[in-house]
Parts: sequence; C-alpha cells; structure tokens
Amino acid sequence: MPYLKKSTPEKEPVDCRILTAALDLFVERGFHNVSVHDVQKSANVSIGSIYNHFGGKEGIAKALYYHLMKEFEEMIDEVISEDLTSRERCNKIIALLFEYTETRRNIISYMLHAKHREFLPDEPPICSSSPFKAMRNIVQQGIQAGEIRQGEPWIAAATVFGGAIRMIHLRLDGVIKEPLTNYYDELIDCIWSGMNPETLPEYSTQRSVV
Amino acid sequence: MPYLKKSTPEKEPVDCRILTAALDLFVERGFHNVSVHDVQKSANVSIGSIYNHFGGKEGIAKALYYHLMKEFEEMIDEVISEDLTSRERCNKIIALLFEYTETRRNIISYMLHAKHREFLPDEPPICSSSPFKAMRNIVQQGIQAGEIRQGEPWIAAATVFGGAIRMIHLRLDGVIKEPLTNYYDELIDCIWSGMNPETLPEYSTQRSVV
DNA sequence: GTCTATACGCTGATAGAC
DNA sequence: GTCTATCAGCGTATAGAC
Repeated sequence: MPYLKKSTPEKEPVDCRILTAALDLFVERGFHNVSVHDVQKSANVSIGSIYNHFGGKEGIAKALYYHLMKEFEEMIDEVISEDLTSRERCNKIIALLFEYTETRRNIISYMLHAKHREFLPDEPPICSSSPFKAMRNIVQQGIQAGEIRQGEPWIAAATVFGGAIRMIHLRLDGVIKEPLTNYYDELIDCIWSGMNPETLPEYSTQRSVV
Repeated sequence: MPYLKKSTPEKEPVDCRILTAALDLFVERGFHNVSVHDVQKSANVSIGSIYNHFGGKEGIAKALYYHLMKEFEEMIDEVISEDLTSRERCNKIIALLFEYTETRRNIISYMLHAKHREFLPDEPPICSSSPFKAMRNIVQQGIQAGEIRQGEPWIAAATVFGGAIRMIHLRLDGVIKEPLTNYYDELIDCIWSGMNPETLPEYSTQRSVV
C-alpha cells in the first residue's frame, strides 16, 4: 500500500530532506512565518544548497505541491484501477483520506490549505486539480451506471465527498478529538442514505466495503 | 434582512473604512502580501491612525475577525429565533450562506479561511467558534426531535452542512461558475434523501422551504 | 486624533571560496 | 554541489509635529 509514501528523514538525498523539513515547518507555522534559514537549519543543509535545488522559498512550496499532488493522483489512480463499483471507489477514497489524515497529518493539511495560503499565486486551485477532477469523474460514472442518484454533477460530488472533507478539516483543526477512522462506517451510510429519519441505519450490516 | 450588513465605504468613520479596505485587500492578495501601507492608501488614512485604532496589522485582522464573527452569530441567532423546525433552520442557514457567498463574497471568504491563514495564532479555530457550535446544536435538536436521523453528532453536522460548505469553497475558488443559489433546492434534497439512487428526487415538489 | 518622516529588524537572495 | 558571509529591500513600528 504505497500511497503517499513517507520519506524517511535520515540519510535521504538532500532535496528530500529539504522538502520534508519544509513540509513540517510550513504546516506548523505557516508558509510566511517560516524563513529560508529555518528550513536550512531544520534540514541540516546550507542556504546555498536550497537555492541550488529549488531556487528559493516559493520553489520549495511549489515542488512540495507538485510532489504531493502527484502522489495523491497516483493514489486515486490506483483506486480507479481496482475492480470496484463507483460507490465502492468513493468509499475507498474516503477511507484512505481518513487514514492518511491520521497517519500523515501534515501532508493532508498542506494539500488542503495549499491554495488558500498565499503562495502559489499562479497555480490552479487545488479543487480543480486533476485528482479532484478524477474524484468527480468517479461520481459521474456512478450516476451513469445507476449506482448513484441522478443530479447535477457538482452537487453530487459535493454531497458525496463534502461531509468527509468537512470532517477532515474539523479533525485537522483539533475540533474532533477521536481518529476519523472511527467515524467511517456511519459517515458512509449517511452519505448514501441521507439524513432523513425514515432511512434506517445500514452501516452495521454492510461494514468494511473497502 | 440586516444579516451581515454591508458598510458603505464612503464617509464612514475611520475605523470602518480601515476594516473594509483591509477586508478586500486581505481576501484578494492574502494577509501576508498586504502591507500596512497598502491598507493605509486604500483606506485614505495615515499609518499613525491605523496604529492608533488597531495597534498594527494583526490588530486589524483580529478586529475584522471578531466583527464578522459577531455578525455571523447574529445571523444564526435570528434564524434560531424564528419559529421553524430544525431541518428548516438548517436549510435556511444554507440558503443564507449561499446568498452571502454571492453578494458578500469577501466576507464569506475571510471567515472561511481566517484560521487557515497564518494570522490569529491564538484564536480558536473558526469551526469551534460559537456560530458553528450553534449550527451543530440545531442539528442536535433536530435529532432529538426526530426530524433528523439518529447518529453521531459530528457526522450528522458534517453531513448536513459539509456539502454546502464544500460548494462554497468550490465557488470561491472559481471552480463552480454558476451562482450557488441555483443549486440550493437540489442540494437540500440530497442532504436529506442521500445519494442512493432508490431515493427519488423530491426537490421539485417541496421548493422554497425558506 | 491625525499625520509625516524615520528607524531598524528580518528575510529573501547573491557572491564567491572550497 | 556545498558552504559562509554579506547585501539590499521591504514592512512593521515609533517619534514627534500639528
């Protein structure tokens, strides 16, 4: 399960050390509250080295963005490549996102806030980037296959993934105290069955669709 | 309908001019890419005046945050004070949020991203702030009243409001091109009925619950 | 209370030795 | 490719006149 592989910080190539150090610092203090010197110290590299590899602080942020985006995309692609229904694919993506929110907190945090922080002015917003497009495509295919209820594509995608993304935000902000994985089954059931009291909870019977 | 009242920029008291100018600049360029001089010029005030009123750039951001938070809270309180069911209250809040996303874009944007931008380090994250708590309370009451399906409070709140908030983000990022108000009815239906294809669309028959 | 002019620290970036 | 030393500019904040 090599989704979003973690780079071991010691004895990695220089550019990897820089990126991992920068990731942690950016997420903890925020991009603008981190100086190149901070990254340099934290990564045990010289300033010159940083400028040689990435051309500056913004260069680091961009490289980080592209790198994580690519891994995210690969994760989605792997889910797509498996033989699953569209609904199962949606569920699996949510399960993976929850899992990585717990185990790779900073990666998820950086990706979710990348555009809203003020670096990367020329980059397209993350929600229009290709992994998110792929997620919307999955929902689209589900609608065409009759697995997901008919409707406007944006609304469908937002309804399927909106609750999960919201919970990730709440968890990252420390508002939700328990691991997200505890909430997975019930959330999945809410997504598909809705919040109407007439719809009976089903999640106790259809556990672990993943 | 005085929710989140707009302050007319001309001939307002000085501190109001500063706040409205700062709001626009902060949202457009990002907090850290705006200097005090920028605010000063845009508001037609002197730097000294800014420091007299707010004590610095962070002071402006905080005052703005508290001011908007208070108005947001009043909006929620007004909805609560009306004689509505919990579900209608949820719907109305979503309708209002959509409306203000279209008409007061910068206010919504600032509030949504306030914590994720790097100012206000000591402030509690916005999702744990009182208006958001009030929204979760409404959901809770709906569950107790049997209007909303039983379940874990966080999941219930995230499912009810998550899709809407997600769409607001997509709209603010320019990914969704149409006004959000166009999507209101169908989204509401998805929230309560779920994405299961067996649930029939109802929104054509129960329009304008607000 | 409002303004202008000024100070000074920090930070991104470069030069040049090794 | 890596490092240290150094620079230049920006941006916050203050001092002090009005």
